[in-house]
Amino acid sequence: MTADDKRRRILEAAVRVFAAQGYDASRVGDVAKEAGVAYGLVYHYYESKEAVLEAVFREAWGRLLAAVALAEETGANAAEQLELVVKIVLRAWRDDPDLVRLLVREVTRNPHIQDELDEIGQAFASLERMVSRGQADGTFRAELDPKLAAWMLYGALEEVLTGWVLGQLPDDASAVSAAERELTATMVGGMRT
Amino acid sequence: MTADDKRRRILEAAVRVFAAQGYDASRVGDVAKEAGVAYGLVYHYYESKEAVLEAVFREAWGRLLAAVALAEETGANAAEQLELVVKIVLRAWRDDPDLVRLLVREVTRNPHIQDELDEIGQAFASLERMVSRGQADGTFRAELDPKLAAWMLYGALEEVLTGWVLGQLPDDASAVSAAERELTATMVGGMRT
Amino acid sequence: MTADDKRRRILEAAVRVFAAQGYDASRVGDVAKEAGVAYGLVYHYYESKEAVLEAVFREAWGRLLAAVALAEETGANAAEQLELVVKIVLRAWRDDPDLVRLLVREVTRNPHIQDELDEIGQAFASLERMVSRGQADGTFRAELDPKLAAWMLYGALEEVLTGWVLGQLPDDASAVSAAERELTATMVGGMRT
Amino acid sequence: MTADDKRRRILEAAVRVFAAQGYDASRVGDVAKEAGVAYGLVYHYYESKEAVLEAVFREAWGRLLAAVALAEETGANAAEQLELVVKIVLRAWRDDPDLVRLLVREVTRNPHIQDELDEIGQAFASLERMVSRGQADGTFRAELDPKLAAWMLYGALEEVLTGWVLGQLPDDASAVSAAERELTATMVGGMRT
DNA sequence: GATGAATGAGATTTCATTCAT
DNA sequence: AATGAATGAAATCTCATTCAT
Repeated sequence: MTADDKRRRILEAAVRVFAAQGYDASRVGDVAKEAGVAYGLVYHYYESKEAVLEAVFREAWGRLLAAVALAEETGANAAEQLELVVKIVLRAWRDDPDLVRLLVREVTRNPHIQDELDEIGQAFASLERMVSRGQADGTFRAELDPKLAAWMLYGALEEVLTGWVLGQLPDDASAVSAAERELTATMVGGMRT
Repeated sequence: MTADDKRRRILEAAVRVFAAQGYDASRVGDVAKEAGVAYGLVYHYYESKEAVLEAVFREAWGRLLAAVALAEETGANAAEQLELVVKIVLRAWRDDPDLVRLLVREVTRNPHIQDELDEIGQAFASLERMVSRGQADGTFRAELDPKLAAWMLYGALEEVLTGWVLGQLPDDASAVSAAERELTATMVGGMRT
Repeated sequence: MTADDKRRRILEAAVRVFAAQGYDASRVGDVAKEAGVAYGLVYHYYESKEAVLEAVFREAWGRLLAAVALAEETGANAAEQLELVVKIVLRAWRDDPDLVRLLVREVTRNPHIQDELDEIGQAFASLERMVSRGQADGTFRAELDPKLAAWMLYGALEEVLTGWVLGQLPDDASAVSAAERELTATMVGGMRT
Repeated sequence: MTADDKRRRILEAAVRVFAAQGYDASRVGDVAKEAGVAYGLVYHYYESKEAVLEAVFREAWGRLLAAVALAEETGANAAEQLELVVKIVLRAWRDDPDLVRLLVREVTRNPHIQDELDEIGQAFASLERMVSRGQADGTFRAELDPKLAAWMLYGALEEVLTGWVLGQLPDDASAVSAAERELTATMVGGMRT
């Protein structure tokens, strides 16, 4: 096994452990045990417990950002682009629920994480651009503030994920595709002229 | 100063401290110092640090719930009721931003809290009833799941508050009223047939 | 027992433990156990392990400084003043060998301790003044640099203490008074014209 | 580069690192990095971190001891021999201040080291013999204990070095030769009848 | 010989909670 | 009711040493 494999194993173990117990309640030793490595190795690869969390965030948001950027390139028009974003985000839950659970739980709680991650800002900027484009071509209401719209959309998305995370909303396959449809219909529909 | 005054001062200090530093990072001593009382007095009035958080939640949600219930009684129809809820929640920010900051950061994230507070569930149930009523009278789309709609609405609201909390969205008086209008237009509008 | 008693007991325990094992090899728990208090109480009174060492130094040097200042006032002439200093320092060994052992072992090793303790500088300045005075009245050689002389005297004193600390020099009562005589005869004698 | 070169580079790096940070605060990795070799290589050549310190001492004292032995052979009489020793020790500072800094800081303080290094004892024995010889030929006071005299001399010397190490005493060329003269005048002069 | 990843015991420090006054 | 000293379990982090390659 290469050294980078170990680094990756630690990161993936951290996602599982932090997701299951929350960041604060997780001990570094839990992460090491879950990764199947010695305690000290976590500190060989990462400066501190918080640096592990940051690395998780950085990568997760990196992936999400790539997906959103793809949506921005691929989508024919603003509405379709936003629809793609909704799909991408909601399907992330299906693909890696632990990671989503972690992001949902901790991002809001660690304010200084946010300062360091401009990937978050870039994702929001991308959403804003989509809304603006929709206003330019007359699809969306002109008086809507694109920044506010981006935050509302993100909030609705995140809360549906939270509902799934907390087991308060059904998250079987059909519920997930229904949520996709209804989120698009409501949020994108609500922006239309 | 009466005993109840001290109890209240501790509670209000806790709101400020938890809001500023987050619950986990706050020490009991910080709360005591902020309240201007002796360390041990916090334990005289509350069982534990977590009991303080719980008391804060209970009271805050109580107030919010009362407001939502009032909206349900007062509003002429579903759309108007939801509009009132949006107003109430967003204005809570203006009235007590620290409390809102605390709720936003901790409520959906602290699993322990949720078990004990079915008030949260009641607020969501109230929102659900409003959506259902709107579907019954043909205002809202029939295929919309009321529960999902309630979560989306709450998420959009919460995220706008978060934007204000983090200083990422403008929160002057005119921005707040614009947000009120646009949130209603988008979310309630998006639910319409 | 008053709170300050406990603080003092911790300080005195620290002197014994640091003297016996050396600062680096001593654990905070050893100090607590020696003082007969709980682990955390050390941190109730002192910021850190190093702060304890600093407090010991500050007090010990304070006492020494006071003694040297007294010698400066009391002594009839420069030679007599220096003789008094030799006596004071060597007798500190008899009175509190652990404290002397600690000072001898650690002062040179913790360079940044020295920055914080200008008491050390004051003691040296006092010695310098004595030498200068002796030069002024023709007792000591004029070409001797008073600062250098102060350092030489201190070094010879400290080394005799070290010999005692390490058990390499005899330290029974008669050896101690012989050392007093010979140190004075050699060092003060060596400065004379 | 030969294997012995590497061994030597590690030793010289250790002198610099231990001198700069102190032995306890120095990490094995610091020494390896300073030497420009791999972490593990330090352990290839030396049993442990302490073995490195020991090797440094052994060599340094070996050199010093040789110099003192030379002084004992070369010097015409006791006073001249001691004068030579003073010169040798003080000039070691000019030649390798890091090494001197390290010896000054650690040698008399690390109890473990002393047991293993009887070279230290030999150097002191050599000084004692010189003093005794001086007493035998009537140069030095008969009542002076040769062992105590050796320790005093060493202490005065060491302290002047310490003053230079700490930057508290001037150590330019003229100050160094003045110190040589004055140390001899005071210490050796003080022993005379 | 040379490398640096891997190990884990052990240290400091934190802080919720208890308790004597 | 009110105080704040006292407790000690539990966490993070360090780093000398080992070992596979």
